[in-house]
Amino acid sequence: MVKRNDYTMRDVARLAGVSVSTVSAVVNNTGTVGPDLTAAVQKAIAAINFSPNEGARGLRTGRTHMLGLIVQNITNPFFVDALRGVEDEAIKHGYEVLVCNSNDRVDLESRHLNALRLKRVDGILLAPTDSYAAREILGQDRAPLVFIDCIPTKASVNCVVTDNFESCYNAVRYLMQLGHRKIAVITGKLTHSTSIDRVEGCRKAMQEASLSLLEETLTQGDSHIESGYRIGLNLLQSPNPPTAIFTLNNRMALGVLRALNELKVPCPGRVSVISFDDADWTDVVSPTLTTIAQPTYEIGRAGAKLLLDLIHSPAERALREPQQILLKSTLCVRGSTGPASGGVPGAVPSVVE
Amino acid sequence: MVKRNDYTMRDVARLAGVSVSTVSAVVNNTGTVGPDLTAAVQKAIAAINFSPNEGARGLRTGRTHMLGLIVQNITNPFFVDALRGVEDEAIKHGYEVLVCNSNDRVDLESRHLNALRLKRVDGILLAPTDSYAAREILGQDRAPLVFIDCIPTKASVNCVVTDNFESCYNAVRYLMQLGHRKIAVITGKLTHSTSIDRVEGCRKAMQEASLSLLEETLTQGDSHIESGYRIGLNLLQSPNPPTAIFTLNNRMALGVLRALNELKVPCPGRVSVISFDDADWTDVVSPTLTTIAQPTYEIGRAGAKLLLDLIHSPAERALREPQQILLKSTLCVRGSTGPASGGVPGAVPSVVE
DNA sequence: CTACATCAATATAACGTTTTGATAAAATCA
DNA sequence: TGATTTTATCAAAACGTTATATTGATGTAG
Repeated sequence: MVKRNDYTMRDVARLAGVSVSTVSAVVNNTGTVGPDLTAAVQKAIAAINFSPNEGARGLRTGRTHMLGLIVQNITNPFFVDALRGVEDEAIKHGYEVLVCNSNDRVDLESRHLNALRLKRVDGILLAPTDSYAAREILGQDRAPLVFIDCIPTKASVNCVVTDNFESCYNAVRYLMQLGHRKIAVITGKLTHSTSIDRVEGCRKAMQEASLSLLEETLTQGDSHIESGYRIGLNLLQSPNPPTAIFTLNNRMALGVLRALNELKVPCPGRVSVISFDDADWTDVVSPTLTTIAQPTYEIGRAGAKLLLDLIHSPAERALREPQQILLKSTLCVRGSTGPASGGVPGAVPSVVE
Repeated sequence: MVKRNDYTMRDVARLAGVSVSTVSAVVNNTGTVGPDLTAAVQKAIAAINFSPNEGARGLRTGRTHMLGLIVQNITNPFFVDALRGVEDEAIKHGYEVLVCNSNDRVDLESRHLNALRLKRVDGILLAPTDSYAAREILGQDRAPLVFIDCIPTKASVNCVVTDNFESCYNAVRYLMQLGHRKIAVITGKLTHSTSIDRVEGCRKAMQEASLSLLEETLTQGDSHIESGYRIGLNLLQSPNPPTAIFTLNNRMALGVLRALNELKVPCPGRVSVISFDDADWTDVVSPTLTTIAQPTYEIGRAGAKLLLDLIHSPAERALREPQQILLKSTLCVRGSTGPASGGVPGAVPSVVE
């Protein structure tokens, strides 16, 4: 008997001596079935261990109870945390989540988008790989869509993101308080709205201090460890190295640390390092790393929540303006940042909001 | 027009002036449709941007083209890598994967198991949270099931796992070559087959060297950072501390390193540390960490492959004995292991197979 | 005692596909 | 030419649910 357990409502009905409609009514407990029949049906269900076919149900009701989540790169712990948030919220409402990894490739992303459409998921959470490319998927009519982390350029969409601009503005001001004047910034791909906003935050802080030298020390990476390593080596070995390096994501910070250790450059003695994104190794690495912690889990949770809202109130959705949720980050000061050589020391707070 | 794009084959048929069956034949290109009608149908499909409803298709064919993946804890990068392997293999065969995080809770695990059953996924990949509890789900008839990483006790099942026994046997022998005699082992939960096998591997190596003192220095953690930290503190502060600590997973190693740094215990000067599981921070932490790297991605990939095999040949499956795939690990020697104080130095290979 | 709600249960028609068997037209053969 | 096969198309019946309309049965009001 290798055969799958594919009992149907018909089997239950036969066994309980009732009609299929009655079984359905019991399963969905509509409350319209008498107590005796209800009992009989439940007994029959238990007897053959029946479970309703969600696919068939979905065909009839138009709801699949599935959410799609497409992330740039599941290798990044940021997205794993977000995934946890999404899943917790989804489960709470009886949804399952289809996880897709676009691996930083826009072609894979749209392939996944298409697969999710075939599957008729009830809604989609998307962390797009390219903010420009993402604009094009906007017009198409598909399931409700919520962007997380990264958003399409110049478009008003439902989304949940960190306040990237302000976070970076504050971080750079913190570095300047420590006396740093030559601050190098390693960005992620500038096709990500996150990178763009973060750079703008840095720029504003610099400009306010009449330091417009940002341009020469701004280098574009690709958010991966390797690029952080490569750029880190370059910066540290340059004739006139920066006194502080700001990496705009956690993977690249790992690369910079690698370069730092390899060249045995004292940190924060000769150069300070600060990074966007916290991680669980930040207090074990040498030196311990000062970071800007995003509310990663919350981004996922809030995103799923917003999406489920949209799903459950399609009427309002049409009317309402897209909702943009902006979350705050936290500056976690650790060992990798210190006064610039010859700079103003100043008090170093341990954790600043 | 907020309405979802829910064109059906009927719409396509009407538009192309053919029957629904013909449309279906074109979509599944059975090759039985003449060139002129094929063209007409394709044109119609493109015109209204039709996409077939996979749910309805699944209802008819009995195949949902979905795989379920249940992992112990998605927070552990090990499972993320496995997930990547699963997804890559799944996509290649036109499957999507439903990811479930049981969060180390056996009740959540079975809840997910049930949800996957409702969804009628074509197969399930399971990294069970408890090897004893996992035995109970064995009898039930559900979709084809493949275990990864961790398996039910005393049961012959389809699975893909690392050769935990041998890996640990070799690791302990390596430590003993360095002159270590007092080796502490921090295990994961002993309800995991992985932990059990790993401990046995250690035990055998110790016994061969007539060192049966393992018992006193064997401590059970729970695979999380915090437990590694706590146990690490205890071990390092004990009156007669070990000269080497072997953590049986990567999260706990992070905890031990934290304890090490906090107490400023020189490593590998006074104590060597080695850990199961590699991670991307192992060469950035201080000291760089010697590890046993599992073929994480491959575990997922091979698991998915085996599962798809089972799905596509249900006839053979009934006959064939369950298939157990055992993968080898790699010892990555880094900075955290060195000769025991007063021990035999010996040559330290950089990477041993 | 008829007429009319109320209620529990059911028969039936969807939902969007695939598949089987039927049909007509075209091609092959004797 | 007439019989037979092949080919291209289609109509209709599933698949397992839910939703709507219908049926009796029971109770209530006039």
